[in-house]
Amino acid sequence: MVVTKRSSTVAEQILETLDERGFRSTAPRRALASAIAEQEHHFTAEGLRKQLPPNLGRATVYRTLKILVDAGVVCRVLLEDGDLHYQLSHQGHHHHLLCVHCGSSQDLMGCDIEEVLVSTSARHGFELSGHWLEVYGRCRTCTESGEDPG
Amino acid sequence: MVVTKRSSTVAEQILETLDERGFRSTAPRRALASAIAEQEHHFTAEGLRKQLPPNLGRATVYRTLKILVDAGVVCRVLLEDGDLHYQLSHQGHHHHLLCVHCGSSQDLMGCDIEEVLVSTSARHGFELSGHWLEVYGRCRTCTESGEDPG
DNA sequence: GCATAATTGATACACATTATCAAAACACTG
DNA sequence: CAGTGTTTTGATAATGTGTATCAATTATGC
Repeated sequence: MVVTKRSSTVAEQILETLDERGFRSTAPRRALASAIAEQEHHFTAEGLRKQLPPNLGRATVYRTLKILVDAGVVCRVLLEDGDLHYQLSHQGHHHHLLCVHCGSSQDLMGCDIEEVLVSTSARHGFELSGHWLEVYGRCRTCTESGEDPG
Repeated sequence: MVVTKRSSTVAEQILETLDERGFRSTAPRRALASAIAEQEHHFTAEGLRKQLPPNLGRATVYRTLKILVDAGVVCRVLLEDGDLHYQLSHQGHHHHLLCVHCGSSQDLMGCDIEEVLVSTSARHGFELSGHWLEVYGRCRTCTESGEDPG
């Protein structure tokens, strides 16, 4: 995410965003913020839950994730098979380059497709208001390691 | 879907595709083919089921939909809120223009974004293998009717 | 018609997510 | 720091979407 906050760690930034939106700082939310900050790749709500103390309720995980998605701190990524996962997000509109080999994800800011979409849509009489794009492939590391695809 | 079959109706084309793939023509599948052919917009498996005789089992609906998705007759569309629906599909790679007002969907063949994506991805050291794009907005009809958005 | 293999539907299961609601935690006040 | 009102929580139940199982049924080729 964009570092525009005074605090240093990602977890602290998440909590600050919650605070700015009028949500209280609670022990479960602090635990969640830390766990989310530690995720290397995209994750599921249940996967996250398994990394948290078992007394932290399922509903709390889902509720907090929803708040964070609304706040733009976390975004959803669509995997190639249709599964929806979560991941830490840059603020604002962006897309993901998802490595189908190692599962890593790069954010793609300032992409050029918007203008192409606007004109293409206009040709169909379509007034564009938004889009969802996910790009799948192999990241540099996986390409260079030369391992077999899949 | 692409009309390359001898038969005239969409339902018949669906059944022919099944036949070509070695699947038998059965009463449940004929009912499903008709129902799918009649869908105006994208639909869910459960929504489809509600339009079918109640003795047609749930599993059959899901099984048949899966076969049809694999066959390319039906494709999945991602709604803006992350819901996955189904709809009749053109064969091959294409994208959808989804009207957020009336729920209609236009297929977008031969879009120009592929080359943009390839070069953009390459700049990130990314070897592109696929992408998923959904475009949201208002269709011509809804734009011209001038109704309030939403 | 008969044999064989595919298909079906009932049921149970699985998984992700939301709704409910009483109890607990928080933040503010005096 | 006790009192109070609001938020938040976690247990539980419910929902939605889809898959696995499997005996009974149905197509299809002979």
